[in-house]
Amino acid sequence: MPEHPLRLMIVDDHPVVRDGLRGMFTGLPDITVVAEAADGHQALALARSERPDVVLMDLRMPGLDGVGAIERLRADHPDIRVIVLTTYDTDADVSRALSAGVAGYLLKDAPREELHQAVRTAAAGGRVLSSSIHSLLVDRLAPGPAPATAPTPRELEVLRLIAKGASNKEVARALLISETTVKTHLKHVFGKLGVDNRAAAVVAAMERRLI
Amino acid sequence: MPEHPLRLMIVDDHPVVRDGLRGMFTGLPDITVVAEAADGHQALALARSERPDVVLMDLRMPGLDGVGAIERLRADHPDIRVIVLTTYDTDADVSRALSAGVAGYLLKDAPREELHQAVRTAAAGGRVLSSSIHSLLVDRLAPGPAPATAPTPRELEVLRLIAKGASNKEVARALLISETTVKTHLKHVFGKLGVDNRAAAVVAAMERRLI
DNA sequence: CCCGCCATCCTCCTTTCGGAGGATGGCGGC
DNA sequence: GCCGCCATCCTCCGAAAGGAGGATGGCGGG
Repeated sequence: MPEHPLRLMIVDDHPVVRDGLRGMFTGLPDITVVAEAADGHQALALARSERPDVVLMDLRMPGLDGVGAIERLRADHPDIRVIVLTTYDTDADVSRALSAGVAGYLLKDAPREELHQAVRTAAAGGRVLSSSIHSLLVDRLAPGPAPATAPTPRELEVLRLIAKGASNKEVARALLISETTVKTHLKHVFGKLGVDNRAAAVVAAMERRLI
Repeated sequence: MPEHPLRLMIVDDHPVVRDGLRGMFTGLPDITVVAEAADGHQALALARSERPDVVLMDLRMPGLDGVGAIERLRADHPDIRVIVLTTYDTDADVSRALSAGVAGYLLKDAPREELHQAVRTAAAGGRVLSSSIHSLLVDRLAPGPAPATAPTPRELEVLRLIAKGASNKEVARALLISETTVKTHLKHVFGKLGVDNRAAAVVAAMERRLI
């Protein structure tokens, strides 16, 4: 047991969840909750004043969301370890978080002990992943020989309009480009998302939270 | 203050949330948390043995989900008041819950005091809605002169295949019906969802959590 | 017992999609 | 200074999608 307990910050927009997390960490001799933030901006401010060792953060928040907050947090304080604690285990969320340099990615259905251990592991420089996340990553490596390039901003713009029900012609008018250009963008999107029609494309994009 | 405090049951699949909720209600003289369940089945069993006055329940749970649990709960114990406490305020969730006869619908970002008051109001026979839910209902009544009939099971079956990228012909083969029948189902779906093509239809259906 | 809803099928016709293939100019990184 | 990515445009063409309109049988509730 170190003489100075781990300083933990909790970031979640739900008071219920913040309460629950704080409760799970009270009474532990080696971990102290030193701050709670309801969004990314608060988290950044509190990180400066409270100097936590580890941050438990939800990804989905109003205002500055999880990934943005993580990036800025790590830019300001490279020594702070961030554990993402979220309800979702979608593809896009996980990879966004991992590429933002988190020390862990846990689901909110994790039991108390797993959370404690994750915080200790993160503080010690280790990494923690929920088992479901782990299998998701394995799945990604195995059947995914295609690098699956991300659609360009312009392509996403087209896709968003398609999702709203626009025809190619309407997209063309809205974006001030020709209909054939719209088709070209869409064709590229199909390739990148591994689908072959617009309906499947919008579904794939929504599942990956691209639109 | 009544001589017997309100008996409250908490139903949520996330330990963190259960802890948080329990913490929010401990120390109150007029409300006691008598049971916690992690899914609908547990909730039904505990309702029988613990006889709560009010149940706080998440809608999204593994196994028997919120709406199913509410319906069976109210069938077994018509006197129990159910408050839905969820992260989402989507159209379909709200209306499913309301038609299941809940006493309240709150979002998890509700502050502590609002939860307390909601439980008291529900126990007293009242109804409570988050303000965001309220405005959602108002929106529904105002610009929605169309009753917006729900798609039939068969129509949803078609729509799910469409969302996976199937063409009408493929849907026809998969469901052992003719392509024209697929088109007819789709046409009806378009009308019901207020869209005019399949891409928009799958988006609308996903947003309303129909597929 | 009928009426309405559902699922199923049909034809005819127009519009749209999506594929194949190729071309151009701009811009940024190495 | 070149290469790659992006956005833009083009033609040709077949395959779908979608609209209009009508028809049938089954099944359940009032």
